[in-house]
Amino acid sequence: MSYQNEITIKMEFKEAKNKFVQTWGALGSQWGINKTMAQIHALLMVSHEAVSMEDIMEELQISRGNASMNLRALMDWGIVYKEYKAGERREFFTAEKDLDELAVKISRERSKREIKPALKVLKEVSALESDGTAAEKHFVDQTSKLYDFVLKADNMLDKITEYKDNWLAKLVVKIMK
Amino acid sequence: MSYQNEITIKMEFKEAKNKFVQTWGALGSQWGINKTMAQIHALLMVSHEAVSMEDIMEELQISRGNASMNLRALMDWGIVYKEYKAGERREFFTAEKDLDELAVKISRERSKREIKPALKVLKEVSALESDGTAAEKHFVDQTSKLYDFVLKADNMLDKITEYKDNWLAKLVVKIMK
DNA sequence: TTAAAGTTTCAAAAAAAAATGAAAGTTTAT
DNA sequence: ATAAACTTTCATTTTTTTTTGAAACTTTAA
Repeated sequence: MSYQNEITIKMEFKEAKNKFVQTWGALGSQWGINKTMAQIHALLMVSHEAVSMEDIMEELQISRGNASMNLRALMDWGIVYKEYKAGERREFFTAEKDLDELAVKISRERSKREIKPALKVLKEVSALESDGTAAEKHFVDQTSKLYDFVLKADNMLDKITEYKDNWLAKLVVKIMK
Repeated sequence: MSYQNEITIKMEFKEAKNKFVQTWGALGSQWGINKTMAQIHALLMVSHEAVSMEDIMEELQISRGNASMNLRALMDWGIVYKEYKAGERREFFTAEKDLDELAVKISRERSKREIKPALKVLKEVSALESDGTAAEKHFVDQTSKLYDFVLKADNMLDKITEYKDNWLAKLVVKIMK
């Protein structure tokens, strides 16, 4: 294989990797996860080896502070880990690569941060003592239904957590029949 | 019941309603749906009767342009409807209040707008002809797995769409056993 | 213990997203 | 056909979110 071909193939790989990282970043922001956080995660997901902060900064063209804060956030979510290499002072990072595990951790985190607090408020407002007007009756009725619905959805996420292995495949089978 | 009490009760209702609208708005933005869009939706969800644009602007303290654009977006999502009242020139708006139907429409829309395009890219990048290095093998492997996973999740959303009635309750039952 | 190597923090800047509002565009009753 | 009543659009402004980068902090090898 010629040197020229080598170069070409490497560039294709880099392009594919970059396309994936960009896409994952865009998808993340549409779902309320910041772009850089999603991009770092994407990068680590497809990296064979643990990556240093320096390399993350270089590949994504971001500042040290940005890299540091988003790595911290990803570690808080439990989907990125620090790794230490013998004889290396620097820290390296790896992503949780098991997709079932990833889904479990993401649902756990979103439930804790967003759904649980919303449920709390729903419970509060649906407890309004209606004065019997149609408007108030409707309000209490709607928010109660919403509370039940969101609670059920949240419980579903909890259950997913318990399954662990391949819950999605099992679920698809169940849902189809 | 005294006038004072009347006032008090009305204020509690207003407060509860406002709290709900604010919370729904905040939850929306955390999930990548703009605050006003989520707030308008929340307002219509708990409103007994169809609401005019004027009233929406008034209640949420937003401009006409903002109200108009977000109502349009909600109608594009298929979760808010226009209503015409006899002898009224103005247009009124109502939300889809059936929560199963609401979930169906939201999943349909997000799948179409966000997941389907991401799947396309995942398919493309996972089709990379690996040159056999560990790095490239890992890349192809990871992105292929991700493609399968996201596809399965997306199919699940499709299936939910077909169920229509009370899919969530049924699903929770299934998942628990 | 120290200084080199690295990481984190956070105030300020930049970028991105959302909201405004006035002008343009529609619709409808007469 | 017209004008009143209402809605939409979009360039500009505002707000919110994200990013930067330099200073402070931490760790570790010698």
